[in-house]
Amino acid sequence: MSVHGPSRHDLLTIGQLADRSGLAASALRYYEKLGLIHATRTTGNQRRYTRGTLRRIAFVRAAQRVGLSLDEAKVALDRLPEHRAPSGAEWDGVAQSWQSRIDEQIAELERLKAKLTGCIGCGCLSLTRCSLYNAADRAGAAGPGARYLLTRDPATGPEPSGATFTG
Amino acid sequence: MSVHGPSRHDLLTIGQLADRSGLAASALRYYEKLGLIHATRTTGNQRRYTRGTLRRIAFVRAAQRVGLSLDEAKVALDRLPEHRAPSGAEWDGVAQSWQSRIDEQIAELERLKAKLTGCIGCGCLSLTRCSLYNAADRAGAAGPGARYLLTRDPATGPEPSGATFTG
DNA sequence: CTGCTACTTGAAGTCGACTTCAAGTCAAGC
DNA sequence: GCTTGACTTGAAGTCGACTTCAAGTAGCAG
Repeated sequence: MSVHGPSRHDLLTIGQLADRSGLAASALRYYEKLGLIHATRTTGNQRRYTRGTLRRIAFVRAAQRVGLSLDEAKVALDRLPEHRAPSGAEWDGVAQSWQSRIDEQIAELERLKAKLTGCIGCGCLSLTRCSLYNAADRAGAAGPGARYLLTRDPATGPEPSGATFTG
Repeated sequence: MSVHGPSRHDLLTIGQLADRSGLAASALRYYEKLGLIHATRTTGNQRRYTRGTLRRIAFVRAAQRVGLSLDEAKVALDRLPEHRAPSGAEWDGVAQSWQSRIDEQIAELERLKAKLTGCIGCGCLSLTRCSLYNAADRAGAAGPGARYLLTRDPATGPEPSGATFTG
């Protein structure tokens, strides 16, 4: 693997891996069941992990951060080489797709934030103008009022008469 | 509630509320069981909702967006007045705390993004420098190498000998 | 009144990501 | 060689947020 391959002292027990990864041992067994990580066994059937496993785990945790399920993480992980470092191009593809996921998530949060700011200003007193209200009334909010939808789905329909924000 | 109070035509059936809120009727019943929304009943025991319910739902969905559970959303919702519009100050408190939650979430995504960018550059070839690796090795990454942790938890411990990113 | 769809209920099921449990085995220090 | 703590297994449990189901009732058009 590296200069002289993994010696016996490069192998981690599940407890050590749990400590270093911050995951519970039970979670590591679960990851193994899903095929996200692999272990060799001692003669007594106990798991031993190489250090590379830490990087696989890091990859999986980062994947979760960008909104992937463990199954999706496995797909991405399976496309990277198992026993050597990924090439720049290999890594690039993964990283790029994650970047855009992250950007989307940030953009969505920014939109929500803008809506919230608007609501502070309006005090949610106006039914036709409150963006939080309009966000919920997917089918209802149309007509002349402003429509700032929280969701991506477009909406059409009749606009009801005014009311106040009743908690 | 507004000019002449809610007339019979201001009352929505659960199906209408489902259509307009984008939630399934089953979800609305679930929300009611949790005390997030309330309904009056017809003589035949069917639910009827006022328009204000749409705003309560909007509030809940927005709360979910900023990472609150439904129970937490209920707490926030219960602090807003039930039958009148919230004052600027009342709304302000809620909105402000959500703003900071959103800002935190954005900041965290930005950090992850920066890490990913760094990894594209390094190709994950260096164990001591790869931030994704160090992110997982919470207890292990110390010594002279750079440590960019993905998580908030600080970490200390010995730094092992080099290796490459084995998928 | 008929027929139809929308509605009612409580209980049970689902999904993802794990955790907990029970009963037994391994590894290592003294 | 004994003790202690870390490890093994499969099965079942948990949690949040709902959905699905079955069997029955309401509301309304014609």
